[in-house]
Amino acid sequence: MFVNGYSGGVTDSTARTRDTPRTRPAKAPLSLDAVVTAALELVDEVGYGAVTMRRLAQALDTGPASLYVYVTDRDELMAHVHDLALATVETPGPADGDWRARLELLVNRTITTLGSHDDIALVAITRVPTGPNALRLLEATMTLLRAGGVDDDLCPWAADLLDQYVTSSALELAARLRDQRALAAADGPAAATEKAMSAAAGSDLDAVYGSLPADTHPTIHALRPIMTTAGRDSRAHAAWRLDVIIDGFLSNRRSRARE
Amino acid sequence: MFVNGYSGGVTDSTARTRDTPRTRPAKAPLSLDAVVTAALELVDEVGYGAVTMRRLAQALDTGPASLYVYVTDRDELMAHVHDLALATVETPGPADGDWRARLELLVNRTITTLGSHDDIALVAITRVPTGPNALRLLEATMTLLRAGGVDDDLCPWAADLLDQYVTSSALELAARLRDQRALAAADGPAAATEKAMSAAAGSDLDAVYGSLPADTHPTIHALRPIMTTAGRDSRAHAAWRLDVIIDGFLSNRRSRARE
DNA sequence: AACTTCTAACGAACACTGTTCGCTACGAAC
DNA sequence: GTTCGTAGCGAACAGTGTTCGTTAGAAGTT
Repeated sequence: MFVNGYSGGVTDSTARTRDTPRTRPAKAPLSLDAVVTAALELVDEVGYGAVTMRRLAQALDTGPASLYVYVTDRDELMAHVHDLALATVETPGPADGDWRARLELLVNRTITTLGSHDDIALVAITRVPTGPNALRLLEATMTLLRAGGVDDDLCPWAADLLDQYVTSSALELAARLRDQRALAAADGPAAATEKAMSAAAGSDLDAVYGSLPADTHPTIHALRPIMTTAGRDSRAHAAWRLDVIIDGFLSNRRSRARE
Repeated sequence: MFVNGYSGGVTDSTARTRDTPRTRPAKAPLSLDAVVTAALELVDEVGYGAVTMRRLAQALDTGPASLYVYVTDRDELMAHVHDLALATVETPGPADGDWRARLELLVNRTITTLGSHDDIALVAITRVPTGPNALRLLEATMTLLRAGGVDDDLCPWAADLLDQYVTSSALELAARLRDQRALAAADGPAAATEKAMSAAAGSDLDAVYGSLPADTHPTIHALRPIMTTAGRDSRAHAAWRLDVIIDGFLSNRRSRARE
């Protein structure tokens, strides 16, 4: 077995090491961190849905079975990736304004971060995130809510509603970024301006709304120009939604829920 | 071709018709409606994720390839199923109270209906539903919002936010019903009371929250009894969330969105 | 230094998945 | 009576997540 002529440090994965196993030049050992970090990078490269156990294993220069030493499931893996993505979200401090400004900053930062990692936010739909970073942000959120005068017994519900909003918005943002990349790759970078984007994105929806007869769908018909021109995903839309939710908190504080 | 000896109506699929193709006893012809209806039934039987093209084809006594005559995608199929599920949601009339009562009724009916068909609401996360029933409900929603005095230019955004809420809540309801069925099947029907359910569902989450040190997560620590006892998914929680959103609409009406 | 034990790593395989290709045979048209 | 378009579908493709049983190298023990 002297076939191993590559001992001089072969980092090139194209070298066909078809020798017996274990003749590789001592690659970095696997670990949960390494697996999860590589998975997050892969999410950014190929997209959430395209991260398969095989592809991830290949990126780590190993076989798919090896991943199951550190992770029981694809779901569990993605839960870890989700939490890792949240790690870069910094909680606002006193310099960032009053409780409401800080809460809005925290929420928007989370949306931006999650949305930049494709559909990783999908993880939060199926299971309640319980990773260290998710808990850190939950702590920060509820602390700010209390500072805003939201009743103690409503804080968990309020945090839950905010979380729902964050997840949905992150998915929306991810979809927009994906469309943007696709459009830029196809029609050249010039076509991917914000305005052209929202126009292209809304065009097929507008066609649907436009095809509705005015007698059966009068309200949609009347509001169609608004539904189109405003654009589904403008910045104002996002800010308004968050305002609505927080205003709703405020008008419900110091009072119990109905019933 | 006299092999067709089954003309007497063989509905039993266990009969091994290993004869040449086309000797079957003239089963009901396929159609988009038949495919989508069968798919919805299958969702109720085996769950959203377990509805595969093969299983659906088998339920229709055909091969998977035949489905692609009526549907281009699994996604498109599920979009149709989603809209079919919405078909049973009746829009409230004048007898149901003022605009707010009607809106709440509409929203809650939609959540109940969607939630009773496992995770079919997942469809609405990836794509904006544009089926006839989704449009019917959108029309009803926006009409009620306008009746409530929500500005025209905010109506689409408000409807969007409500839709987000409906989808999330339907998924939550579906998850609860699934857990309930699983628990009833395992520990006997007696164990599946509402109270025991929420206790079991919250127990693992409570363990997570309980394990957090009070110095790093003071707010979670302080609010833990509330987070547990209130239960993540009580009826009051759902009503409160909807109240928050609608109150938010009201405090933002007759005013433009910020900026 | 030699031997045993333990376990991370992994090659290969299993039971699936969505989807496509190209043939078949029926119903309708000519 | 023959042709022909097309719905239907068997078989296969290229993947998927996951598991099993073996193996190689490190750690522990004589």
